[in-house]
Amino acid sequence: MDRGGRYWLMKSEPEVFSFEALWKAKNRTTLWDGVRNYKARSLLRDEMRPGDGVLFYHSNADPPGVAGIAEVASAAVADPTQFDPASEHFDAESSRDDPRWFAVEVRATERLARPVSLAAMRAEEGLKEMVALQRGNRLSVSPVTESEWFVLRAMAGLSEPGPVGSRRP
DNA sequence: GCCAACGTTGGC
DNA sequence: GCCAACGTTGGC
Repeated sequence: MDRGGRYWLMKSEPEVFSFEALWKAKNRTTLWDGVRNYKARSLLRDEMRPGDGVLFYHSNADPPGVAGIAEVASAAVADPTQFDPASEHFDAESSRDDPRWFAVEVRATERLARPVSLAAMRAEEGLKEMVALQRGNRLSVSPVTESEWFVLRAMAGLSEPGPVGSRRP
């Protein structure tokens, strides 16, 4: 079975962690921890691979929308925050032998000539079926098809190809 | 601040 | 296993 993927949309509230913060981070990389939703967990753990493209989306923002381009920079690891009693993401039910929650590293790769607002995304025919735009969707990580990826890049004023270092089929 | 939509929890 | 109550997400 085609595992799909290769491209993802990941949501972050800019007041918590913005694309600009990722751009300024060491190696433009951060561990995307704190995901506590089982569907998103399964995507992180089972589907995401280093080099996959990431649309970095700002939720609870003004306006909400895609703020930058990133890539998956590591395979999934056990999310360390689940073992840290001081963390708001601590999970007493999880064990190191059988971790419940996972995280991947994410690296910023391209700034956008123009951010792409949610309103613009909703107005774009080529994004009508995008998982992140479906009614009621609250997943912090969701799949993006290759055609959606390139539609979005064009809207953002980026030329092909994808992220530096991305492995094209 | 409001509230629709969804996920999780827990009583039964 | 059902489902009501509750908490969270996230656009507006």
